[in-house]
Amino acid sequence: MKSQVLRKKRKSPSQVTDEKRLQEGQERIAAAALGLFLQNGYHNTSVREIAHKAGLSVGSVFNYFTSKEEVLFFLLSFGQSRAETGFQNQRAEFERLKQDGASPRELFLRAYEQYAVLTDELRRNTVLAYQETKSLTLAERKRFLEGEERIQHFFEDIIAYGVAQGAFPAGNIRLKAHCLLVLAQSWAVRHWALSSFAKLDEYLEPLKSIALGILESDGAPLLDAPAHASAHASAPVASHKDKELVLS
Amino acid sequence: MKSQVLRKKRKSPSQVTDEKRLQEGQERIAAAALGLFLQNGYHNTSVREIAHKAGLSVGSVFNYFTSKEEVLFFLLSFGQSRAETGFQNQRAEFERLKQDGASPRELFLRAYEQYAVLTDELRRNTVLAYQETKSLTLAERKRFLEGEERIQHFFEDIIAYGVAQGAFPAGNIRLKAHCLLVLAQSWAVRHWALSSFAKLDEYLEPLKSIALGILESDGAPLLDAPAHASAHASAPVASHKDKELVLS
DNA sequence: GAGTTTGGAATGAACATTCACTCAGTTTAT
DNA sequence: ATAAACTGAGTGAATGTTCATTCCAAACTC
Repeated sequence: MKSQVLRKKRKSPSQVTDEKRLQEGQERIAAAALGLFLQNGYHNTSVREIAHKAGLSVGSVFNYFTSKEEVLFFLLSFGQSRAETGFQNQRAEFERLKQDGASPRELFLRAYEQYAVLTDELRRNTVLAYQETKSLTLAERKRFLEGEERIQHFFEDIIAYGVAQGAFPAGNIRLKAHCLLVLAQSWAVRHWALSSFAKLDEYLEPLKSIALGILESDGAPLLDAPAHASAHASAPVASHKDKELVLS
Repeated sequence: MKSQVLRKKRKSPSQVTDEKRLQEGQERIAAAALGLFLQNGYHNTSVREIAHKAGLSVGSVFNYFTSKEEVLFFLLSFGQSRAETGFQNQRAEFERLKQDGASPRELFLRAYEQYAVLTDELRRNTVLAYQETKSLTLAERKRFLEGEERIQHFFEDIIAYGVAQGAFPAGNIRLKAHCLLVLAQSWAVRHWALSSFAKLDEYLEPLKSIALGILESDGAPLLDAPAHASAHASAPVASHKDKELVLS
């Protein structure tokens, strides 16, 4: 399959006209698909299976979606827009807290907790996003990544506010926001490695503590190491550059 | 390479017998496959394409691998074993540094930098691991995740050493190691979000600074918030529990 | 050293299967 | 009665894998 970009042809938008019915049907199908996608992967899940699990016929699925891939995109952007609207709804609340003189630290913790909770609720969508973004068409992938960037931007704003208030040290804000997002998402993506935490509740507090550690790290803590060992430290780190070319 | 005893039974008698030739061929094919897998995904890459890019015929590919999936496993475990042997090689070096009185902080920074460099070199393998681990058979996936755990354990040891020396505050060591790994891997996995860093060199210093921030975070920085705002803060974080059931 | 044999490696057409998607006809709701 | 929604066998394209055949370099014969 050389040209997956040109594949899409979108003949008719959708066969179901009733708006409400359309949306409900899409959600029902997508919900069925999400479970199957996560269990067997997108490509190992057939439309037949989706249809069966959703209690429909194959043909009906294509009354609600124009392609199997559209189901995937629906799922990915669903999780994303949930997160975005969640933030949007809190914007007013944040402004009020600011006026009330809430510390940037509080503001941040609140936002971060909200994001963590959202990521937990949408855990399966997040995992799917990591695994199957590749399966989207170029245009859709681009759209999806733009959404991710918007979310990251939200955190950048909060951090920048804290820096401006003198609550956090200056530093690479973009990078910090990136790290915070990644750590929250890792609760979903590398869940197998976090089995010691039964529920999000247990994970949340330590995560917030670590998040603050990130926020409060400045850019220059590396220099105050004892000088006597830096001779050793200047030795180059082991590298496999020669072999790297073969497979990487 | 003793562990290859359990390798899948080879059906066809017409195999490549020469050990050296076999290995070279496997690497050539795998190198071609890696590029295609990353560009189009594992399932959207046909064996024909792999063969073509490797300069071979379709049939020849199956003289070197018994299945397409074996190519994937080869790629994933290749990256992993590189990282593991890299650490193994440094073990002696670390012992020496300890005897020399190097601080835990130095020790950690050195190990972390090495891991970051490795992840950078094997960036494409790392991305592939995130995306396609689920395409492995259960047994192979298990084997792969065990390898990941071993690597995480390596960092846990280093952190524990620092805690024992009183250099880092106590805290959830397992969680911290997890976070450190995830952040290093995010350089590969969410590379699109880090485009402001041209090369690893630029990313490395800020990353190390953040890593130290994580290491030095204790478990109790959340309590010293001003009390007056906690009335607001006690309001529940927005949640979509109702809707969540539909799609998650 | 010219001809012959040999066997591992390469080949790619053929095969069997799977799958996304279509559409002509049927059911359902109003 | 009419339109909207549903159905599922059918279609064609694509895929992983196989295997009968070809290739070729080195070993062997005379």
